[in-house]
Amino acid sequence: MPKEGFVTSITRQSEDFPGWYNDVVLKAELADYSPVRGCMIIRPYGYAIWESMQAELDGHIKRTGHSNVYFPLFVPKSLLEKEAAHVEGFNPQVAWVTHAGGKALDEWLAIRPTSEAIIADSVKDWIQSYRDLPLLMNIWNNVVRWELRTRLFLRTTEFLWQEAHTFHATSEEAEAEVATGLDCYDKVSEEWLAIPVIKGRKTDSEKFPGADFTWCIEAMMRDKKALQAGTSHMLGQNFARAAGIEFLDRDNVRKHPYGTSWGFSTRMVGATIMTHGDDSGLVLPPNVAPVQVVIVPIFRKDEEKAAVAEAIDRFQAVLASTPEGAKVRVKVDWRDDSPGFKYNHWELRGVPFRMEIGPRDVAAGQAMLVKRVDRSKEAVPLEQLAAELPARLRAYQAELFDRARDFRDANTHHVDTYQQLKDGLDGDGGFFLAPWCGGAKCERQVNEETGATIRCIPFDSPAEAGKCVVCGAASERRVLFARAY
RNA sequence: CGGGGCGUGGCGCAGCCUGGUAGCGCACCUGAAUGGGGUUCAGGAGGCCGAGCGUUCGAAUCGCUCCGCCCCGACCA
Repeated sequence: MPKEGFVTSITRQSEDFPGWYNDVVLKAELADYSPVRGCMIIRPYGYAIWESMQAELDGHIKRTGHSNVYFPLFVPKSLLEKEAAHVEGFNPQVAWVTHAGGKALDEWLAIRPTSEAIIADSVKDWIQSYRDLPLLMNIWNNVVRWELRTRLFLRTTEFLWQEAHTFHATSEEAEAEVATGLDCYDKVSEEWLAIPVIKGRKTDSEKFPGADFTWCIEAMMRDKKALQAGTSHMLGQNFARAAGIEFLDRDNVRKHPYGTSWGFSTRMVGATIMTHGDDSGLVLPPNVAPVQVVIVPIFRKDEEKAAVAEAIDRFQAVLASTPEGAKVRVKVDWRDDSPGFKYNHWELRGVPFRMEIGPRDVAAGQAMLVKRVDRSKEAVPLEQLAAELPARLRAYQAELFDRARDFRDANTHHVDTYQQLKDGLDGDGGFFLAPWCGGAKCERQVNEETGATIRCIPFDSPAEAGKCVVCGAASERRVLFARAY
């Protein structure tokens, strides 16, 4: 329980969710503010979490046939401006380099807000024939978007991400690729981060500037607000046409290839925090937890310390004797602090399991095993624990996912009138599935009057005749309304 | 850009009204005891009081100007 008077005490979620989030990020030492407004410093513990999801996603990207590449940080102004909708969408957020080498530049350089423009220009010479397609690339990089309001991990001026960029001979192939990208995100979110997501399509007003359409995954945070967790865009021929990319197809006709792009960012670290965390701090899914099991030795005298150390060594040796067990990330906390201090320290950092081993446990050949998520405590024989630990971590991972999914489902409601929607948003909040006519005007009205947006048109939303909650016109299916980050 | 608030050791704050050589809690270092839910005690290190100008014998404190940050609004994925 958080106590007052300690530097590491954190705001309660129920009291002030954004305050809780900030406390956790700073006090669990995930990140820090930087001298540059809106930018963040990612500290070792936070970067380790990012690296874990990065490695997992990179595996999915490579298995689906994409190769990692690199393109420059700077985008010449003329290139960024080639695709009309793209410039219009990004211009307000672009940071420009106007001087270099002590002189004003002839042509300004944008610090990439995303790389569609420079990639489209660069690959036009690589694509001559349908045989050069598909071209499947991915970049891990940093981008800069000048934001008015920033939040650590969730929206920072500079952020780290991955952007996949692909080119295809046909529209059908490109559309299948949009699905491939979204599927990678779905898997990483649900299987690695234990964050249940809703897959769907963005409305036209929410789609990527320069895209024909955008697909996304949306997740519910513990304050019941929505967070866009990844987007996959069908770029059609827009960028290819703007950059003059052409290939000669089988039928001997010159055509523009179809493009896609999809991105997943450090925002997902924030999503992980806000999906699982509680009043004691982080609750990390074992897959991403830099430390999966922390061992807290308890002793008074030197003899006791030696006996405890020996028991820990033996436990670790047994654990390391199986391939699965050897991969478990264990940390033994020998620091000269009280056990209680260490419990709080590691709970704040979200370590899934804590093992307490003291003289009484050594005598009984056991350890006290405490689960972070519910603080349940259990005495387990050491040998048995070493054998079971990998399975227990898997079960813990599944438990977090189920818990998050149940929470989301319990806070997702069907509403049929505008009044119900407003009452719901102003009441307990959550996700609201409601009929919508498809009109941008009704969409805007809801946003202006309630602050909620259409998060997506869920793929699993069945065909259902209804009346738009705003204008009453015919609706074919329900869409997802929520207040969002 | 409009409204409100705040800048004092790493963090959180007091001191300012009523000028007089900077203090507290946490964190940090040393030592001893302690150790199963934030452990004590003792000793210690650390501050151009956001910046500049002014008033004054003397400014963290009073005045003016500037800079920065936070919250709300506006804007924005």
